[in-house]
Amino acid sequence: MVARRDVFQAIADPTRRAMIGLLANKTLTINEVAGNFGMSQPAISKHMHILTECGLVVMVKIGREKHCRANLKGLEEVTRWTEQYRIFWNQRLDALEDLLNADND
Amino acid sequence: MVARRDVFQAIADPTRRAMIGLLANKTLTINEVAGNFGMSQPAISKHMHILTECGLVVMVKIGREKHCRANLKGLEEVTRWTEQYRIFWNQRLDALEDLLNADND
DNA sequence: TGTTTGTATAACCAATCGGTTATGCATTAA
DNA sequence: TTAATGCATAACCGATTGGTTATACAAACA
Repeated sequence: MVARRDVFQAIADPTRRAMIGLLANKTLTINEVAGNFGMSQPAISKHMHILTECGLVVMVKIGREKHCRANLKGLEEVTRWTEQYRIFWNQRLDALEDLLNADND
Repeated sequence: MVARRDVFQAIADPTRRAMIGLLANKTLTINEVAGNFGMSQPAISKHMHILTECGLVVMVKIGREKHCRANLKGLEEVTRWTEQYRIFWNQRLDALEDLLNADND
């Protein structure tokens, strides 16, 4: 009953992708993260919550501060999904071209 | 003013990811695609519209049929984004562990 | 011709999203 | 002890999402 949020959905938002970029090799507090975006602290907190729900960010509370760091193992799932289609990337879509030709006769 | 839909958002939906899987190496009509999912034809059409908007699916109209095929070059953008973080995947998050230890003293 | 088929579109719906402001609460500083 | 700080939560908001049913329309079939 974990109901963990989906990684694909988590990275669908550009703000959250930017947060991942920020925290990939730096540990920042919530406020320090917020300093990089032009939105309110609660908005930042919500994005960070989504990122922690799917494990892409880990937070450690120290006193009143929360120190955040990306934990990008979860991106492996995305890469695995996209990589299975790499063999199709440069495909010429001949079947579709045949259909186009069939359309012209 | 293209307002092309974002690939990250397009693949955020599991139904659309399944459609990509279906059409990666097969050309199917809209109705044939619909046959693989337990939802109405308009719902399928809308998903397919989103996939074509961002170029992940190409459609050729032949008579009253629309033949669809995945065009997965667009997934390269996703792989490029995830791959830049591969070096962090097996990182031990030492900085965070240090913080944890600092918390315990 | 009239009917069926393949698909799109409109109108609608509840749920979710991404933001806001206001407020509460625990921790630190004065 | 009191004030300030770091963050979360609640309540709200408009826009978007993902689905529905009803309908329209062009193409194919009878």
